[in-house]
Amino acid sequence: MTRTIILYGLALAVLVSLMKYLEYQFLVRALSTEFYMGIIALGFTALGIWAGLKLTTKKIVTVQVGPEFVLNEAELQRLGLSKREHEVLELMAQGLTNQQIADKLFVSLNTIKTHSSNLFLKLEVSRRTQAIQRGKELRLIP
Amino acid sequence: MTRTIILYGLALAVLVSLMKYLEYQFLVRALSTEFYMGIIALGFTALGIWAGLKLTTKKIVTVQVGPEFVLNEAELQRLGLSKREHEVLELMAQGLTNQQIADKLFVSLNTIKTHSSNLFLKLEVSRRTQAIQRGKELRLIP
DNA sequence: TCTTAAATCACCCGTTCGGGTGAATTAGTT
DNA sequence: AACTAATTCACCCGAACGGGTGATTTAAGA
Repeated sequence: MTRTIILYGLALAVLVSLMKYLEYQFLVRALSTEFYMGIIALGFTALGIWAGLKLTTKKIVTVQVGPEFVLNEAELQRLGLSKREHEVLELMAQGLTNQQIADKLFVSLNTIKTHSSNLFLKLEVSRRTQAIQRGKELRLIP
Repeated sequence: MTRTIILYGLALAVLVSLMKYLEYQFLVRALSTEFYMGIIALGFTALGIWAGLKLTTKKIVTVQVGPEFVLNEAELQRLGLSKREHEVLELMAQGLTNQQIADKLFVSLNTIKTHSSNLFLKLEVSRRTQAIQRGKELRLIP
């Protein structure tokens, strides 16, 4: 990293010198302004690209190991799980009781019971612990 | 990628316009040449860095490591979980009822209830779903 | 417009669960 | 031999859960 910065500084110095030289040419020989600007723009763009690459190349080596959860939407649809049912499943897996889920979703306990019943039917299970297991293996929940 | 190129083009257009504007100012009001050059150099360096970053194809090597379960024996001991309690936790996580666990371990339902009660105390939870969650996060069960 | 799926809520009933208490047996340690 | 931890079992009670049925409202689609 330090070396990169030093190199960048050197390159900058070279470019600035070139700029000064061109500036001199500009004053003495009356070079085309557009040409002059073009050179400078090109030079610094190139320098920028190069610096940008150098300064980040090492960051790109970031290796992902974590099991990064991706929802299995195909399975969600196949089973026909509704949004609410999916939410309830998720909260169940967090160890909440039906009453706590009801409070969290601002609905009544009976509503949650209905959702969970339908959920169990669709997942073909009969207990919440099984639903959680199933939900995890089907990647419906993290 | 295509969008990046388009964006780059737009940015370039903006910068060129700015350059032209400055050029005009330069001719009319005789701005400091160094100042003018500095602005252009800065602008294009920044543009170059940005373009360099955007255009670089990020080769993120995603290495998927199998979940390979390793029991956390240190935690097992720290919590003082007995063999039976551990077994019960495992079967709970498989979605079995206390009665089913009792049958599988050839003991009475009451015994399993005792084990699960102690288990909950040690895991500091109050429901089996929470116990499962805790057991998984502490790597006591797969 | 008619139909359908989703979401909401209610009541009943039986099962399962969790907490509390108490107790007997066994195996290992001191 | 005394002590301890682990395992086993029992009973009680209230809370939580699951299953079944029925009903209303609302949003979306045919």
